[in-house]
Amino acid sequence: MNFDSSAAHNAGDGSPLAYRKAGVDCDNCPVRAVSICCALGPDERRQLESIAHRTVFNTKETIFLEGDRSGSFFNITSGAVRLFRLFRDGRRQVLGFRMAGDFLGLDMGDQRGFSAEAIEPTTACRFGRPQFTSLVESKPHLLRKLHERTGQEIGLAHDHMMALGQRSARERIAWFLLSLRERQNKASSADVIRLPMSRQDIGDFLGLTIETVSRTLTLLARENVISITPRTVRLRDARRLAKLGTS
Amino acid sequence: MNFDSSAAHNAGDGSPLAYRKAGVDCDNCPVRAVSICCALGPDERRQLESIAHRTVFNTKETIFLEGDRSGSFFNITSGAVRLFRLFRDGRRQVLGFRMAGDFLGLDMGDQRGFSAEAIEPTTACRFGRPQFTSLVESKPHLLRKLHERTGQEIGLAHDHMMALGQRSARERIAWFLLSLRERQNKASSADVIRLPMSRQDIGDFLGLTIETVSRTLTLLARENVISITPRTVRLRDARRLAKLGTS
DNA sequence: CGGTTACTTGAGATACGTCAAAACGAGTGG
DNA sequence: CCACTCGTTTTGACGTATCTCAAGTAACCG
Repeated sequence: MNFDSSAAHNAGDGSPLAYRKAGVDCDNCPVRAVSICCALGPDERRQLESIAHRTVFNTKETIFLEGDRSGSFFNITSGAVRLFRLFRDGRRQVLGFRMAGDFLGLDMGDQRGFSAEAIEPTTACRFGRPQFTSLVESKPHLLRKLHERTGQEIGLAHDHMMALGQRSARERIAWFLLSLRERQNKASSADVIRLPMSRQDIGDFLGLTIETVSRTLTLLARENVISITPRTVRLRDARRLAKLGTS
Repeated sequence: MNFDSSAAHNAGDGSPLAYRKAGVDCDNCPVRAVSICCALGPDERRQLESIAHRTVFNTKETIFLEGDRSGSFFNITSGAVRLFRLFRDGRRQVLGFRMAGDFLGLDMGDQRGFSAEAIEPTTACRFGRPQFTSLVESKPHLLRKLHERTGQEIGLAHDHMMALGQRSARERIAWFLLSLRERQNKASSADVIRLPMSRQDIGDFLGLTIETVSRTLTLLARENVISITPRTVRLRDARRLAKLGTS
């Protein structure tokens, strides 16, 4: 939540290059400009960097498991991560995908509410809980920024619920592709969408089977709405997709 | 999020009766003990009460609409509320139900991300945004409590997504009934569950049609798992229901 | 190049949706 | 107290989107 009306805290940053010189682990993160760090001034940022550990995860490597004690927080700097929960019988719901610039650990308490795995080689800045906690407690800016992020996360969850509860398979796929595109090309609207996740991941995210995902994609391709290449999709008729995928 | 390990802030409250004497609008709220207010000491609480306006909503009355400017926050003191979003074509997803003790307005920014309507006569404490904001900014306890609540809300959303994405109609209904029971009888496990919402609301919450909801309920009744009376359900075989509704 | 995993495609089954009508409950007026 | 109406809930018959099972093809990697 963002308790004052000025949501645009992001302004007032100096050039991103200005922070390159700090001699810490988490240096040269290319995404710092879009991360939580942008809530901070230069010296505060240096403080944050001083407690950051650069971490690397391989494909399929577990970042944390549901039920684990939440001992650290992560700011993803490259790659992609899937968040999920399992039923006892093996069914899996993918709760979301997180990429460069996203923060892991916003969600409350002492225990992780879900598991996280890298779906491709991923780098992140890790913050130990005690250090991060005490930093946050002393920096209202940062707390507010995190709170704002948490609010955005609820918004994402709501979008997801709309898709799962009300949309057809076609519509879900369209929505999924469009929201991926939006995240990947923040500014431009380039028409090539990278799909770092498998069909199974997409299915478990959208509440569909892998077969339905595949079928729906090839159908859209037959209709010249998209074209499919391994691990990417190219948008051919964005308007038509939007007609399906927008509320 | 709860940045320190001591989640149990709720302790250390004096007797709930101690706060009855303050001569303000939002007096004698029976649920104050479970509300955000319990993050505060007596004097802080009095401060909070001094900016609260007791508000009443009739059945079907709109509390706020998606897209509205978020001009206030609510702490529900009795009754029940549905939160929902609409598609352009009229489809509706109910995002959740909120009852006594729940807080409305946790979700971020300047604009409401969804609509809220009373589903039965409802009372709430309303807080104007400016007053509430400035109070929160000066009370780290309160901010932390709100943050914690927001985290819980994400947890609820995840449970909901599990249900929508992975469960059958039967399982969704079972989960729904069980989670309602849990909320209503925090302590005891009385077996009578009140359903203030209509079948349509339940359907739109669970991503099912009204007919499927009805059929599934009557089926469970035929199997002596529950028995149905207007606006209530009685649990006859909680164990069997739990087998369906638990992850 | 062979083995493995991911993806696609097909045919058939089913859970749930749709459409339509009947039963029920609550409120109103005679 | 009964009859009437209106909205909600239940029930039925039928259609279909999606799932399941199974096989085939393509991509990846040593």
